[in-house]
Amino acid sequence: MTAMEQQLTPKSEATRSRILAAALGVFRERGFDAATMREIATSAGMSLGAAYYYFDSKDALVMAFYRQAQQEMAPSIEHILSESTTLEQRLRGIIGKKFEYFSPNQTLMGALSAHIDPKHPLSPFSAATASIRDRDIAFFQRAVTDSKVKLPPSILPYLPRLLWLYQMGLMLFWVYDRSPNRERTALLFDKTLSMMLLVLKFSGVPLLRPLYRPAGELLKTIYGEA
Amino acid sequence: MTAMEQQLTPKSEATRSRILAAALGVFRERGFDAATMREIATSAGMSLGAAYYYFDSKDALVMAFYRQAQQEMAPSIEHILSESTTLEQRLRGIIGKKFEYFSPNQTLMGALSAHIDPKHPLSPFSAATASIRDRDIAFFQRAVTDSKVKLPPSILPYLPRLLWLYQMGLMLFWVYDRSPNRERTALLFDKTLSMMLLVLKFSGVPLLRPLYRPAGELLKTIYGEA
DNA sequence: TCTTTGTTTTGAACATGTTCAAATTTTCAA
DNA sequence: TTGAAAATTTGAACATGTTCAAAACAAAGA
Repeated sequence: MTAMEQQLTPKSEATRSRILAAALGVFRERGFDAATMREIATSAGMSLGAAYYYFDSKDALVMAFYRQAQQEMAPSIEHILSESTTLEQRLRGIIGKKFEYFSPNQTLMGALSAHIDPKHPLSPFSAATASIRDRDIAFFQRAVTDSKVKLPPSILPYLPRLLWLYQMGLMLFWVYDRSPNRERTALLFDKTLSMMLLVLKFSGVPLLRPLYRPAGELLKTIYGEA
Repeated sequence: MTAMEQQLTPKSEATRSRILAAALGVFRERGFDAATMREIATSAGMSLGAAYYYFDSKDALVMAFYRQAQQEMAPSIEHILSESTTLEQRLRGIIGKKFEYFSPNQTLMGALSAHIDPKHPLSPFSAATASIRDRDIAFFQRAVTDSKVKLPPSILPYLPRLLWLYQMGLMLFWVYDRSPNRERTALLFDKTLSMMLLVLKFSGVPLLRPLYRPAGELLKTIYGEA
């Protein structure tokens, strides 16, 4: 049985957590690349093989962190969605929450976002991260629904995925932002968000009508039929 | 002495080429990850250590390919620039040339573009690839200059870098495009290019004037002062 | 030609992610 | 309680990128 499909014995669940915690510690201390599985195992008080019994690979540890992050953020995001009404409030809330949560783990996020290759398990575009991605996109879906966003039906369905992509881009910028307090990311977030909302606000204006067609086709090309 | 700063003895230059050629062969056959340095060395008829005498690392082989690619494409691009006048012709020419050149090396390009981390040597954004990147951007610079592109001075200086980024995005899509004949990439190229040119054409229209300010600031945030 | 000096080549050794067969411990039905 | 079956733990072994000291070779001045 692969480590992914563990039954949840309380005992083994605890051991698993212990290893994950140890791993995150070592990652934070040494960075992802310099951290060795041997050190992680030792730090968790077990042998090398035991660590591999619970996690299929070093990458799997990062995946576990990612999954845990999503789970721990979910209630906050639920709360944000229920307490706000405008798209702006919601996007600021959701994306802001993520920055806040990931703040102490910049190096780990680096390991996560260093890959674009959809075939690499850690890539945000991979099959391995699909379930996490889908749940994330669902939040953006809900942020869009019953905010009074008006878009033609050739474009609207793509909006949640586009917002997710936008957020990924911000994250990427954030990960490598070395400015004090990551103020460049803050600026970027602010400016792009308000520009985007402005575009959405004026999307009904007749002048923009001729853009619907090509824009819709473009999205269909990128995302395939859907 | 590190392999990078080799003197160019004809003999050693030949050996170096032999190793690079062998490496590209093995990469194409097995893919970058599955290719081993031992196999590459054997395929070049030398010992493992000898290969490392000429190339500091496996990644260095990809870098060498990248450099060689740029050198081999340069004359074609020069020709394209001199034979065409409009920005559209030039962009189609330059970017099309790259697709054509890289066509037999999709897997290698995957290895190259799999990394976004600016600290990873193979990343298109890394210091290690800076000289290649700069030379590439210079081509776009020349494609812009003396095409009659009108943009406010708060935006114009960023255009070559933006075009380079656009091209990188296309490449990325291309690398992972599994559609027959990579027709989705062709479509994407076509649609985005014409949209972009349309935007550039109408950039002088007064209605768009209020966008100059925020757009310029946005670019300054992303690229830093310049 | 012989010696010296610098270049090239070699293969062993190392580090680290990963696998695996065997040993140990736990579980639980009889 | 006992013993078989399942889960857990161990450490050795393996593959592969990389390093390195030593050997082999080449160049060139005497």
